[in-house]
Amino acid sequence: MIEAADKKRELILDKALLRFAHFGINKTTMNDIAEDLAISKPSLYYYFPDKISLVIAVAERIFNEFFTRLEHIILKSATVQEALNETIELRKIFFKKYFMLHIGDTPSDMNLNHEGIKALMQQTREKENVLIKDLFETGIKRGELKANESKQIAELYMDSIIGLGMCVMGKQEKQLMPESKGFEEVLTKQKALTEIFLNGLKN
Amino acid sequence: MIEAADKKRELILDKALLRFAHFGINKTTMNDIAEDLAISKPSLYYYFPDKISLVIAVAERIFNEFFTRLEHIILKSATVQEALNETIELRKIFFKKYFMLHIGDTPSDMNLNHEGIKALMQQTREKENVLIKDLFETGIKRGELKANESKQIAELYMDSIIGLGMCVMGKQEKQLMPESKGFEEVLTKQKALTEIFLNGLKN
DNA sequence: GTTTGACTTTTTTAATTAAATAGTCAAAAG
DNA sequence: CTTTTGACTATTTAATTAAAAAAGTCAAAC
Repeated sequence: MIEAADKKRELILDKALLRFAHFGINKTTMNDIAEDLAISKPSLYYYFPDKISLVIAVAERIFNEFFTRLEHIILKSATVQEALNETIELRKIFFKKYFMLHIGDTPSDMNLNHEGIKALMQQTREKENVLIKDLFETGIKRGELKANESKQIAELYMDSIIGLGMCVMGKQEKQLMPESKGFEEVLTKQKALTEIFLNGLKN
Repeated sequence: MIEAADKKRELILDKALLRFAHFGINKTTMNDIAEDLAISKPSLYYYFPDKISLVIAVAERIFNEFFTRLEHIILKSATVQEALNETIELRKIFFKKYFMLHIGDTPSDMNLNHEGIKALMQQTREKENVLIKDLFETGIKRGELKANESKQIAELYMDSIIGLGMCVMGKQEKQLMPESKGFEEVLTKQKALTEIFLNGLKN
C-alpha cells in the first residue's frame, strides 16, 4: 500500500501548508494539523517522524512549484529582460503568498536555524542561481548581452535583486503582514535595476 | 562659561564613543561613562538630559565625520565611478569601525526604535542620497552618463548597494563581530555592481 | 554655573513554575 | 503487515515573580 501512503502524505501536506501559510509555522501545532485531518497525533507521526520533516516537506513542495513556474517562464520568454521581469513578478507572488512562513529572511518567527532548513534554503538559492546563469548565457549566445564569468554575474544580479527587496521592505514599519504598497515598490525597483543591469551588460 | 561647557560635552562624547564602539550601546551604562571621566553621574546628566540624547549626539558626530569625508571624495574625484568606488570603501571603513553600534540595521542589540534615532537615520540616508544624486548629475553634465530622473536613479543605486551588503552579510554565520572576509566580499560585489550600473547608464 | 551623595523609578535579568506542545509506545484494528 | 489510537512522557515555551542593575532625580554644596 505504498501508493495510499504517498497519497495520505500529500493530504497531510495540503493541510499543513494551509495552516503554515496562514498562522506561521510556530503558531501551528502538530495537534492542529491532526485535528484538521480528523486523525490522531500518532497517525500524523506515522507519516512524518517529526515536525521539522513536515516543515521541510512543505517547503520543498513550495519550492518545486516555484521552480516549475520559473523554468516555464525562462523557456517561453523571448528575451532575457522579459524573463527576468516575469521572474521578479513570480518571486513577488510567492513571497507574498508564503510570507507567514518567513522563509528566506531572518529567523523572526521560526527557528530556521535548523540545519535541514538552512541546507534546503542554500540548495534552493544555488539552484535558482544556476537557472539565472543559464538564462544569462542564453542571452549572450543570442547576442542580447555580453559578459564573461556568467556565474559571478548571475550571483551578483541575484544578490542585488534580493538585497534590494530586503532594503526596501526594511524601511517599512514592521508589521505582522507588510503593506501591499511595499511589495509593489520592491517590484518596481527590482525591474528598474534589472533594466539598468542588463543595459550595463550590452557593450 | 559657555565655551567650557561645550568643551566638556565634547570630552564626554569622546569617551562615550569609545565605549559604544567597543561594547555596544546597551552594554555601556551611564555609570561606566561617568567613571571613565572621573565625574559623578549627576554631572553627566547635567550635560546630557538622558542616555538617548548622548547616543544621538555620538551618532551625529559619526555621521558628520562621514559626510565630511564623503564630500571630500566627491570633490576630488575625476569620474563618477572613481567617486562611487571610494564611497564604497568609506562606507566599509565606517561600517566596520562602528559595527558595535548597530546603526543602520535591524535592532539586534539596541532599541533603535526610538523616534529620535529613527529620524536621524532617515535624515542621514536622505542627505547621502542627495549627495549621490548631485554626483550623478555632475556625471551627466560631464557626459560620463545619461539619465533623467537622477533622484530616482540615485535612490535606486543606494538601495541596491545597501541591500547588496545586507544580502551578502546575511549569508554569513551570525557572530558577535562578523568576519573580515564578509566585509571584503561586500566591497568587491558593491564595486562590481557599481561598474555594471554605471555602464547601464552610458547610452 | 557646576558638582555630588543619596535617593527613587524604571528596566533587565534570573529563577521558578505552570502550561503547551513535541514526541513515544504498547496495544488494537483493519 | 500496515495503519491507527489512547494514554503516556519529555521538551519547550510562556507566564510569574523576585532580585539586580541601570536610568534618572533632587536638594544641598561648591
